[in-house]
Amino acid sequence: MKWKRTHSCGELTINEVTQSVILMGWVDRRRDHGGIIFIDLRDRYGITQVQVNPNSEAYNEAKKLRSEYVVAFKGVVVARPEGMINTKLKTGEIELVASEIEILNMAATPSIPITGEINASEDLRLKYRFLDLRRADMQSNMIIRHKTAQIVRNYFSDNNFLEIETPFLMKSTPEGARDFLVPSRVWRGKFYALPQSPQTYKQILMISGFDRYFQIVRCFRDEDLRADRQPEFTQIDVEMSFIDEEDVFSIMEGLMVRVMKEILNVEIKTPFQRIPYNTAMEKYGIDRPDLRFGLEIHNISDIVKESEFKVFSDTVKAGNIVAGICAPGCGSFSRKQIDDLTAWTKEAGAKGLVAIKVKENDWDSPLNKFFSDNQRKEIIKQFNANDGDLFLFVADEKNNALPILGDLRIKIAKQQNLINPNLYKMAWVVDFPLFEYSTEEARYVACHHPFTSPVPGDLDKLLSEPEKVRARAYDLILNGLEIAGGSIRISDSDIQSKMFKALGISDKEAQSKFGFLLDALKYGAPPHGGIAFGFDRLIMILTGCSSIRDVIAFPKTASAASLMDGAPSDVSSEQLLELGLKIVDGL
RNA sequence: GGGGUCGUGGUGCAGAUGGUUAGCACAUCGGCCUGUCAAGCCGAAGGUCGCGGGUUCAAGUCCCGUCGGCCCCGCCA
Repeated sequence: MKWKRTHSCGELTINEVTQSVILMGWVDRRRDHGGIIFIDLRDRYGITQVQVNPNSEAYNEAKKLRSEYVVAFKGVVVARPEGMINTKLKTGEIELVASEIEILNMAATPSIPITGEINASEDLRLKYRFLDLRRADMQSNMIIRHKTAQIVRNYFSDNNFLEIETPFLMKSTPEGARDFLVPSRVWRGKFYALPQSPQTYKQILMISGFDRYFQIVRCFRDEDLRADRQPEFTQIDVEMSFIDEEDVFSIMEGLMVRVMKEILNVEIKTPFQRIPYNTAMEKYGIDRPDLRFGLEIHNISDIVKESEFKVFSDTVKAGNIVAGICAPGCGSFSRKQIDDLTAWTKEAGAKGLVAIKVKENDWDSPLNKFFSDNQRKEIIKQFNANDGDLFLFVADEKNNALPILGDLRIKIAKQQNLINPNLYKMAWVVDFPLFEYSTEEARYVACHHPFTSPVPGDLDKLLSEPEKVRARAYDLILNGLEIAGGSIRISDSDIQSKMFKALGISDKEAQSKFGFLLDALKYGAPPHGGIAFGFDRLIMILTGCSSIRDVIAFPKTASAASLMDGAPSDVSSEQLLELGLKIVDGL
């Protein structure tokens, strides 16, 4: 490399005209006119057009340039002639007239296009990630990710939080997701686990008096992947002492306001809406409702209980529910459209779907005769339905009907374009149940995690009626995605022991798995609680991506493989031997 | 573990009902060309149709299996 770079490819403007500069970058495009050659030189800051004239010393070398060659140009910045300004480029008012050139490296023809829109298939993008990451939109995603991380760090630091690192090699925990295990060479036959989250460590830090902690930290869960789930992902992990829910909410709301303002220039109002878990389920059929549109679910069980329509009345009398949504303007749906919706609903597990059109402030349906005038009017009133709307009712067990209606609500909203993509609707979902029953494990499991504090008033039901115990847990939701979740923790070792008991974890097991935490809780644990943000999901929303793979530099495929480097891979028998491991086939 | 979908020159795609030289665009290479910015014009090269098996006189096309990408269910405290 003969020279020192003086400017990036994104910064030269009309102000630098007549200056002699040196640019370095990649050949984005070349346009060889036989005489004059134009090179679009690219780096992460932008693109600058370089002009090489036949009388230039650089000309013969410039002839050899191809896509993605790495090259340095020395030259003079000139204003582009009248009518030649490229408004699409930041640097479009000027160009560099090259006097000298140094080809820093040649490049094989790229296997995926780097310029223009993405049209390469994702497996190729992942295999050639080094090329994919050169593309402008991926560079932009990484920049937004970086900026957000900086905002987070500054925000927490400004608010007296300390970033403290916690181990990646930790003890395997019995609760929650499947652990990634790491065999120990020193302790042959024993294993570390990669953290599913730094949960226990951050609680220990509170007990140690660190008061306010945060960390932007990698977490690992060995579960199957999704568009928004990777086996390793990043959390903004937060924990605070001497606080209650409201303190966590206001700190986090402050962070979200700052991130949304600085990254998207969107003003977010605080405090965020609070939605009890039960309300969310009843109105939206899901614990992370998309609040950008209405279409709420209404329970009409009480109204239809005494109707002549057996499907509804019998359902209610059997202790189940009839509920539905009112799809605005969908009264014009054809028979086929309604049949398709019905088929979809059955596919989702419902017994059926009852569709009723609204016309002239009454129902327009063969089912009219089964309902009294009052019942029909009452339902129209409850939904505030208008002419041309379409009721969609499901009669089923509550736990079945509501989620299906929740899915239907989203489906209709998408189909009818009811979702404003420029809206950012955040809310706290609160009052989660502490437990849910796992039929698979035949025991109660923690909805959040086993360190979540029960609501004090429900403590007496912990062992007698666990399903009725509420948790001091909360989720932050944004546009139908859960972006953060947390709780006030148990800071009393007796309650923590009871919690393990309720979860069917024996004293012995609790002691062996979490003894250190139970122990620590006895040595003066402050009241504490916290939250963890899904950092990747947050970046996904901020960048408008539909997969977290696009906001992670080196992600895994749906089958948890890295196509670029070929992980996971076989290891040598020596490596296995050293760890005391043996691969058993056919299990 | 289950379901859906895709796999055709380097890349993105087209190839009804099986039928003989597998087509298009972009990229690549060569030629022409001094103001383009998705440069243009002319020409060339480039394909075991993911892999394996089967049906058939004949398979990119039909069947079975398998591998891989993506989406979803289960799973993800």
